[in-house]
Amino acid sequence: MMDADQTISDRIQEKLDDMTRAERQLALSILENYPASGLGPLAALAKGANVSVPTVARMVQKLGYKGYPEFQANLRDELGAIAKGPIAKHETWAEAAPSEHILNRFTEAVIENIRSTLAHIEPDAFDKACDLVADQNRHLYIVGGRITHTLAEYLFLHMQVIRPNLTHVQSTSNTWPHYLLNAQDGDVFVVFDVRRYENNTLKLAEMARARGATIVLFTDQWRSPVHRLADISLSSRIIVPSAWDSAATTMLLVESMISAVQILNWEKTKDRMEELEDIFDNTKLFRKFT
Amino acid sequence: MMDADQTISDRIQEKLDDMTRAERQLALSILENYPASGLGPLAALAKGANVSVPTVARMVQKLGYKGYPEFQANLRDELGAIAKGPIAKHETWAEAAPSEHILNRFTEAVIENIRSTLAHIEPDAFDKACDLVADQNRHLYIVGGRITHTLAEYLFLHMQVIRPNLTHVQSTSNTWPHYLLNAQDGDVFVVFDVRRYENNTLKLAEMARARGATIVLFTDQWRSPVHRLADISLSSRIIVPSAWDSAATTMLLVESMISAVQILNWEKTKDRMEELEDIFDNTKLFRKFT
DNA sequence: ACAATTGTGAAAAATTTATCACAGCCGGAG
DNA sequence: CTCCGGCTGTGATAAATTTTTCACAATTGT
Repeated sequence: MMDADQTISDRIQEKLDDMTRAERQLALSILENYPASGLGPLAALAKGANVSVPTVARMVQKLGYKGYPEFQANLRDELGAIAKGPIAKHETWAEAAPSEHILNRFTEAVIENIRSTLAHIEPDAFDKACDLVADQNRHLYIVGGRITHTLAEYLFLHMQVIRPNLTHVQSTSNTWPHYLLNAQDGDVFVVFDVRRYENNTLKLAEMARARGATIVLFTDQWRSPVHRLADISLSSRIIVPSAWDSAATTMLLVESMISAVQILNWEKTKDRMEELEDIFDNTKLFRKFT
Repeated sequence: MMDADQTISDRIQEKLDDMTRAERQLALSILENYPASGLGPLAALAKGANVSVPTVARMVQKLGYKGYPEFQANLRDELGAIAKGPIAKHETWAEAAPSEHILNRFTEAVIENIRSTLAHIEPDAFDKACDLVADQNRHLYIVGGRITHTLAEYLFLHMQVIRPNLTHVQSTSNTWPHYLLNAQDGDVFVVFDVRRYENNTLKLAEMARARGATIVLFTDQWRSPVHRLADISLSSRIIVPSAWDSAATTMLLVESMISAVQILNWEKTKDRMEELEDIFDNTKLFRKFT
């Protein structure tokens, strides 16, 4: 009947596919902080998952327990069993995998990158960069290279919703000189240039600079040559156990910037976002649920 | 008043000397199977320690708690904190900035996302996904949506170097049905679909499935509806203090996959990479030195 | 529009907690 | 040896909390 060797976590994950929205919401909430959240009162669990009390009661029974207390008892037993085994510390990230697994090694490197990047960053510079990017009076150019244009576009896509008056430039394309014709004093260039620094990007930055534009640079720890032209440089550590460099940390900075700019521009943005919602509704581009 | 950094275990051990017989008996029983035994009903704890109910009630109050429920609540909190591990405890990441600074709050959220994602991922599924993506006999289609096409392209750009026989499809474009004409049994679709799941992406996945293709899905913790069609789903936690969701964790998985596939295909890739180097040299796209 | 899912509010049932008074026990002091 | 004082268990009970269940309304997807 009930598989004894199976943890409640396993059992929940297994049924995750057959669950309805509220149930899944609840299930994920339980797994989120496992097993602590399941050991409190039923009502607290429901509240934490933003689900109604009956939903919890119903699901517990669907999972095969006579009632919530029985469910808790099993969780406690499980907990007791764990404690006796190896120490439950997070030695590895993906616990089911050995620590030499690429997932764990890679993750460890990324965490280290983040730590190091954040330790060296100047919050003032970051804030200034955000102010510049948020300023709707300045035209915003976002520039990426061969690989980094994906980051540039990620920033561009979000900025497009937050503010008007911006352009995405791909420095590897041969059309970029056209964009520069319109650049003027006071405009802002957000430039991405990481290892394997690109000549085109440098040239573009030089010309932008010559036209009196302000340059915000996302680069790596060794810094693109563009940094000499940049008013603000934000560098990330990008080392991972791979033949390639990691963009994950730069992505984190970019997303933080998006969030910060969003907040700075919230009043102006609100309407734009609502309009966007309407358009999405009309085009049925997105699904509402499940 | 109450030392916050002290675990209940510490606190009990500290007072162990000043305790009476029954209390000590109870205390040792709690520590015996810590913290599981303390999370059950009071009566069960009393029975387990061979002491009376009032003894437990009395001691809990002596330890400084208003009542048994409060004691339990603290135990649960402690348990939750342990599970998060040492890295998540970081007070501030950018030390020069206050902990309320967006950089710190954002980073903390991303770290938590990474932790939670890695804790729930199935390494076997990940490995299988990498094998599929590395298999050069299968045509590889990489599919992204409105925002996620940047991730898709990031994967595509790297895969392009590592292996031949692949296509980048943007599900929001209206040209994707053309690509499907060529899809056949055994081909692999890597699909990106995160919150604000897109109808086009779902349709595309359905058709791919109908044509006998294998689907690897990158999604969020709530899972795109595509996951029912997918052979392998890799879900990331994407919650950050922002109006938007975070792609940083998904990026980490993608980069791990790139690294893993790179290793699997190293023999075959080596030549391709050298060729690429030559081309880059000839086009002088990159700078040799700073 | 229909069927399934979920939330609301409430009430009843069950369990758990907190106390109390009292009796028994134990060790040590006299 | 006896008495004393503190500790502990018993059994009972009241209070508080928690669980369980209901009927019905609201929501949402098909």
